[in-house]
Amino acid sequence: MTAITPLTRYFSTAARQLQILASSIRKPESAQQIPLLTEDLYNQILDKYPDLKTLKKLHSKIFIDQYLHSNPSIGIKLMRAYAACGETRVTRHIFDEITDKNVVFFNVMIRSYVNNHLFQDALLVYKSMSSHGFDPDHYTYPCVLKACSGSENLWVGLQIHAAVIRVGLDLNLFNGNGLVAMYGKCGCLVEARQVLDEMPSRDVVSWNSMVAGYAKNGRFDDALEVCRDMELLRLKPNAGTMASLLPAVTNTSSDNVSYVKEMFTKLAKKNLVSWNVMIAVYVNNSMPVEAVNLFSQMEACGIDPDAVTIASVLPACGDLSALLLGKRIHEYVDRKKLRPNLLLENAMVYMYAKCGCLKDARDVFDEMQFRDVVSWTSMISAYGMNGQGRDAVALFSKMQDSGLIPDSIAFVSILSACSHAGLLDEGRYYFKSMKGEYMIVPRIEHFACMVDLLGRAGRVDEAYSFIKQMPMEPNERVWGALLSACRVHSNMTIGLLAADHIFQLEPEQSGYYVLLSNIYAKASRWEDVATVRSIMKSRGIKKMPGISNVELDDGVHTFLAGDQSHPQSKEIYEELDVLVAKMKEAGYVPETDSALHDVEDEDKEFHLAVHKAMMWHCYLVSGMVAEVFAIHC
DNA sequence: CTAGGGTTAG
Repeated sequence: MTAITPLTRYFSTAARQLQILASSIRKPESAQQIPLLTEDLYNQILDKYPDLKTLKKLHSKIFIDQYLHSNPSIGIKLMRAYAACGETRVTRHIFDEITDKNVVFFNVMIRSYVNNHLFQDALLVYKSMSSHGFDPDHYTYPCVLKACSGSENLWVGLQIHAAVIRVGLDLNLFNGNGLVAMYGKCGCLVEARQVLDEMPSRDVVSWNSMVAGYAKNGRFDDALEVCRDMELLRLKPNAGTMASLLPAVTNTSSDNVSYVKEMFTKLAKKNLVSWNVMIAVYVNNSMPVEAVNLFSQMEACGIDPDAVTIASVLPACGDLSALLLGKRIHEYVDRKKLRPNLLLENAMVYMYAKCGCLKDARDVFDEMQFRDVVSWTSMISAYGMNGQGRDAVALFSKMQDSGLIPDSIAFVSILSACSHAGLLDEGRYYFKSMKGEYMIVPRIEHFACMVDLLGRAGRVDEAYSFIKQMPMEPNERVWGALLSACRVHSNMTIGLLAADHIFQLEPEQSGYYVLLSNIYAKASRWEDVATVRSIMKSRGIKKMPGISNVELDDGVHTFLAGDQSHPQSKEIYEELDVLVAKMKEAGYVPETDSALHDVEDEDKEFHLAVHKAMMWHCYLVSGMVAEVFAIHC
């Protein structure tokens, strides 16, 4: 390289050559006209991680072969770029072609395998190093430790730890971090902590690895405590801390969610991952409104959502029936060419299913190149939750024909599809085949589905006998399914039995208490009614009012039954009176004939009806007929 | 060449 070449001229030449290259890519027939590229230019292009097409064109230039042997960095970058495209076979081919390797080639090869989750191959390359006369270095060990973490291979992990100590690298920051992560992932939290404590110096990654270890192994309080310890040491948690913490903050307390939210707010630099994690935290804590609104905020900040963002936020759209947003995201996915992506497509099927758009769900499902059990399960439950039990059954058979083995959750979805559609025999058949053919031990969810199936079909006595022969203690869901069946089929005797069991179990959910209070009132067991109320009061369980979400242009709005907080509340309710009159005119009769119906406050039922009417009105006015069927209360 | 994030039921 000539030292006097002005930098600007150098770059403009490079830019021009890049342009020529780019134009030749657009016109494949002129590929032969690619000009000679300098080594530096190859380096520059490869550093930008080109897509596979560009990469192959570059690679096919004969000149690269001479560079491959004269300039090791070209070979390394080419390997790296192929690995980034998931082409580990090509990476390996280049690796094998290089005759005079150095240790970096081995490191890059190992890392390529690790990044593509081929942990076994990574470890094989590592083990082959000595026979080629190379010693692993301080770059090799973190990579192979990651291979152990990824495959939870404690056995090799321990051997590597021994090797790391032998060569005196155990005090190295990166190796220490790798060891903490490896032990953490393998469930050896004491060892992870010990390595961490003995490290002469630690960085954020060290602490994050420890957080991840605790979080992955269910030690949620410990994970949070490590975060607090970090802050006490004046180390600022970052996006990685949030990501590591994620498993610990699913279905967690609102305090913990606030803690993460605060961590997010205080981040010095928010990146894509931090937004994604915060959205995932909301989604995993049943806070879809917050998730969707944060997603909008993210877009407003000009951050491009990636496939992970989309896969996280789509279920929230589904839970809110936010179809407009869901469709907009669908367009974004197509524009950004984010498909095929299994997790994202699965989430999209779920979103459309929850929005009541069976056809759209099915279209996405049919367009998928690869489908796993989750994909099929999503589509099966799509039919199930929309009452199309027969279609669910047909699809379940198709899944079996395709050679996939249904898992425990797949059976929950088909059982619930059968119960909602009254397919008694089919449900019984699947329950049997789950145990007999697939050796899946039924869990309490499956028993709850069966009770629901029998109960809805009117076999209340049978459902009760079924509960009595369960191998485990029935929970409130099982009894709740029975109680609902009794309510529908007016079976007071068994209903009271079910109620007494729920009463004893003191569930967290308010819905059960409402059912309890109703049946006790019906049976004139007023002292029990009073006890139910006092339990609810003492445990701070509030009756959940009917909630609906309406998606307007500027976000998701939550409405409560009887809500008067809206500034135009008066006008809305006046409009509703008109609507309700129309509904009654059209033959609407509020549900009051059930033997176990809530006798206490019927105007609440009215509110609910009014509330639904309001939603229907909103959707019908905007021509969104499908949404009318997707209203959740 | 060095960590970390996503999907399915009720």
